[in-house]
Amino acid sequence: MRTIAVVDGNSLIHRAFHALPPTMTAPDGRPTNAAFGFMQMFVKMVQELRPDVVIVAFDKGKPAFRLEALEQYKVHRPPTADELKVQFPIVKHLLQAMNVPIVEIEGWEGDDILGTLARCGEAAEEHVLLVTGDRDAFQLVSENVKVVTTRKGLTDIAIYGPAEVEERYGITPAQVPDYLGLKGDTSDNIPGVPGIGEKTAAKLLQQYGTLDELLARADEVKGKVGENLREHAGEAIASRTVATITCDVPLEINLPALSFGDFDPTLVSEAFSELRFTTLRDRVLALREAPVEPAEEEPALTPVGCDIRPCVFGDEAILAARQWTAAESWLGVAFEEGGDSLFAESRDLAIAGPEATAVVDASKTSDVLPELFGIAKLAAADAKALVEELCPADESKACACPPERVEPARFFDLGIAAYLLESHRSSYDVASLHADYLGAPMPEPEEGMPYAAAVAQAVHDLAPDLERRLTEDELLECFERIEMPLVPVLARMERVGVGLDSCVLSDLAGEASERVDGLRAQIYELAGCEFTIDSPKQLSEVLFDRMGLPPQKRTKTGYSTDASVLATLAPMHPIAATIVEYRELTKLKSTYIDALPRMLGEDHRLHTSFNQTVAATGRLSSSNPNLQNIPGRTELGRRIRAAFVAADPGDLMVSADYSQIELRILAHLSDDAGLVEAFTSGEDFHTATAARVFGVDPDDVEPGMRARAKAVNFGIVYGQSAHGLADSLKIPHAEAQAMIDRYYSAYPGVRAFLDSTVAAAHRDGYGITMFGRKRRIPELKSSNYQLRSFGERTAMNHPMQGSAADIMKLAMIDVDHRLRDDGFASRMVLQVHDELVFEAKPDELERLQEMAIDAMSNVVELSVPLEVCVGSAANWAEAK
DNA sequence: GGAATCACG
DNA sequence: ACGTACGTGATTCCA
Repeated sequence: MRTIAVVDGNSLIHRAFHALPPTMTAPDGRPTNAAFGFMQMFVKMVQELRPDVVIVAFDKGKPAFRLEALEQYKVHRPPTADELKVQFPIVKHLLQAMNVPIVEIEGWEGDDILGTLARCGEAAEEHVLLVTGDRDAFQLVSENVKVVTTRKGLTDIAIYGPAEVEERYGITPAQVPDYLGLKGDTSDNIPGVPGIGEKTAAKLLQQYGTLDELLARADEVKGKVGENLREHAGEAIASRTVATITCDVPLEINLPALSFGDFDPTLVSEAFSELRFTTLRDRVLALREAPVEPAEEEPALTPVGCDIRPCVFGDEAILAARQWTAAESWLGVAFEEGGDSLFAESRDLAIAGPEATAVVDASKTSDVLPELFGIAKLAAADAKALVEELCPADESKACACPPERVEPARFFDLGIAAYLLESHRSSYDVASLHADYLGAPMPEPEEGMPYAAAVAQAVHDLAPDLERRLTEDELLECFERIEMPLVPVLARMERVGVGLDSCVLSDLAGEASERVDGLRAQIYELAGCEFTIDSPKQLSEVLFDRMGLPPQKRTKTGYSTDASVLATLAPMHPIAATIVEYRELTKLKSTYIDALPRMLGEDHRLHTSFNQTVAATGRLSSSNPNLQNIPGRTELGRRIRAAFVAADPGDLMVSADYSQIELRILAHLSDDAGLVEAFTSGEDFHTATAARVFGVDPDDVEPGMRARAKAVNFGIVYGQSAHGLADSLKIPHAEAQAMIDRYYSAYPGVRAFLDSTVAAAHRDGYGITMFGRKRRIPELKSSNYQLRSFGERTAMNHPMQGSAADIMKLAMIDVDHRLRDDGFASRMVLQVHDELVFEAKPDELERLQEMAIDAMSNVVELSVPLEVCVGSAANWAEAK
């Protein structure tokens, strides 16, 4: 007895489409979330249930009897979203590659095919599994026919036999059409009888057996239910008709001839790789029948040119590498795994040329690498690590890498290249890039080869491919002018680190502990019980259940207890303010006061990682530790920030930040005369906005008006919405809308620019910055209002946030070069999006400040000045 | 490992 | 009829 799985393709694709966010796309921009989800379910099903045969059925039109019933009720489903429609061919293509038969019959829906095949299977004494998300299929269940459906998520599978159906619904499979006729099914647009839900429908059928019997004796049923039953008997019958699955669709299929797993791995590999379904591809390949001659199948999986190439070692390796530098192509370089990149011992270095890979012994790395940097075109998976290797461990020379060694055209970072191509990739790992861009798994090193040899080879092979793609997408300039030159700058900043006075923090820790203890006791007292304050779940129980305070908003799991909720509760009960203070204190203590001193390096400084491939807008991010979110807004926050000091006593911290850079960019891009005027008038910017928006003289702008204008300015940067503004200002929706309207009439050029920006993003599928950095925005294609609106806000925000990031990066490159060219001993230590932080020698202070202002404000010429504010002090808090 | 929260721009 | 401001990372609790 074989097991035959019949999949309802439409049902599963729909389910997958709604279960997954629409952010997944193929390299050509087609959405793939539904195809991915479908395949995920498919593979999971095959893995768990191991069917001998798998058939997928699709709708092709609708049977006449159902159409008539549907028309009678004027029931129409919303048209299938375009981004879902285009995924049907994708799924079918994948199924064809897997040699899975697809059954579509003109004038029939998928579940009718399921029904027909179920009866065929029964007749042939086979075991049939019907894979679907629709409940109608439960009517087909019998001893040898089971329904497989997904529970939570996509891959949690439930199997329903007759017993399970009865247990779950309280009716037999045969009663399912009657049941649906009574209860209806919103997902299938079956109306049913008003007022009859799951419980009532099951109860009535248990009592009367069938719908016909029930309707015949409808006058026995009391109350509203009986009334509805009599009144809507027609709907019930029609609903049942719609919900009844046909089991005799004319179809010809030779079941005995079929068997799953008989497919060409090369075709499957190509079809899945093309969509970047790497993991799925491997899982599907693993499902294949064991090949008769495994040896002869192997080469098909590995396209020509992806085999591991030979390695050379010792002196020969160095000679070979030198020779290759003459070649025009990129050399791939990689370090052997292991060791600490910051205070590292040397590691073996692999250098991949076109035909072989040189493996340089760790003891020679420090000689060979600088030499190569001078003469070769080097590509690496992590160029920053490579450059850090070049920075001498001797601190006095930490800034010593000469710029010519890392001249952009001779330098290629794979991850950053892929980031410019797709700033939302989940992984920039060489193996994943190799799989996605070259369509084949990364080669594995042979016995006796270091892993680095395989990485170097992959890097070598990927670099020209990525370079070509960058050129095609007009991203090469951004890559060569901004991203690559920034790599050594970040390497130096990471290596230099920033000073931290842990004494300041240990004092704070003591103070904070005492205060936290006091607050905790106070909270217990006010609540009348002890609980885990840090647990939002327990806190919500205490506030809203025990104490009876009114919940304000919901989260996915319950009532929210966030800061805005507590602010609303504050006038009602003193516990709210106490919790706010407790939260602030514990947050700052655990995240900064306690954690930062533990992160100090051997040189007693903090060394963050500046990540260049994380933020989709082009900003940097900082981690381990994150030094871009050091507190500074509250009093305690500023005391933490004051622990950031220069290393040498007497040296100073210098901060230089762009003022309103994003709105200045907006003024430039929109060329709105009013906005440009607001930046050139010399007036405070938010005050100038308030004057224009409220139509008063700048001198008459009251603090409240300025605060509102400021909020609107923020809103503009985030992609204005009335709701967001209303929320932030705690004013009615209509009032917020009125302010936005006034803003747009005051600055008509801004509205025109934002409208055209959104339109361009809809047309192109991406937003773009002043320097050509793109961000794909697949949400724009969504039929879901919420997601599409999100996409539109992103489209408005990207040119501002992204161009600001571009400008800051260019400024950093210039500042870094001037620091070294002009012989500064001062050093750039941090970047916080619109701010640069330096450690300065006192005798260089003035020159440094002038240089920073000059470099930052002149890095690009806009139609408004780029204003830079500088300050200096013994610590970061006071330098602002 | 996800959800909630909150630190920063 | 529906509900969100844009971009990050770290910590905590809890299934």
